[in-house]
Amino acid sequence: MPELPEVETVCRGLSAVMTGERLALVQNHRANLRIALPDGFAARLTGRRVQKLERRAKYILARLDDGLIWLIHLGMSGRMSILPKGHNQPPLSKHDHVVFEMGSGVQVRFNDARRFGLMTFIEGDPDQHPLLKDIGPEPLGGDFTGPVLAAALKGKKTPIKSALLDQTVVAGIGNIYACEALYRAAISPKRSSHLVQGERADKLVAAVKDVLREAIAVGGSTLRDHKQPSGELGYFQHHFAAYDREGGICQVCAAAKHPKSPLIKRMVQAGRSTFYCAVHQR
DNA sequence: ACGAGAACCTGTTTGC
DNA sequence: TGCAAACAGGTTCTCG
Repeated sequence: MPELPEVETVCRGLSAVMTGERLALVQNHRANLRIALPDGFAARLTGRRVQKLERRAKYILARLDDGLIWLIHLGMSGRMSILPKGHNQPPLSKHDHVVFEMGSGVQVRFNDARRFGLMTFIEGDPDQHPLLKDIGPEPLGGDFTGPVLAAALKGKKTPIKSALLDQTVVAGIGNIYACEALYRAAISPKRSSHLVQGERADKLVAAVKDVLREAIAVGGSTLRDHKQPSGELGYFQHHFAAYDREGGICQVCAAAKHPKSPLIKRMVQAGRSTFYCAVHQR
């Protein structure tokens, strides 16, 4: 489900109720997520105070007061929900795999129907952890520039759409924002990666940053699973120009008064749907 | 070494 | 209506 903007939204939501709070009670109702929960998962978290929550790529890292890092990935369908303090908590639903009770009385539930998500612990430097060590630059950071992207794409023959999904090229982009960024940058998703250099790379970097910032500002995109931890939906799906808009008119071409008024097309690349305009994306 | 495709798992939508 | 196939925001393994 979640790409960078959705994970960022979840991270901020959790941060509001977890930062500085103690994990008073942790219960896991199902241990076989994508990676089995580590031995003693609940026991190692219980009693710990959460010092800080941060996002890296599509991961959430929670720093605990004993130095341990609690690593969370939401996979495709993972969701965190916050239930305010109260005695009328709704019953656990089928895929509520882990429940966290904070010292404040607030409850946080991790729900993940498809179980592609994971939770584990990192001891020591998170940048050296196998799940994180090969991940590329954060797209919203100063390290992600046109020349940096161009260098990462040099010699790559895979289509640029697939390269954007490659977390070693750039962190946090998934299927929605890869489509949207290419659409905005007017680059064909089929274009061979090594041909995205110079000005094209600059343009793509700018498009990636813009679309991610805009999406974060409205709480990410809700297609089916994503909710902000508060329960509120994301709203960026209303701003999609390409993703999930097969057959819709291309607004870029319409604005340019293109005589053919082209429609958004859908194709499959590396097993994932790509939505694009075959006219203005070259 | 690289890239494409399958696999992981469940739920929902689409098509015959 | 009913059932099967296709599809879904991700990652990782296998195979050619």
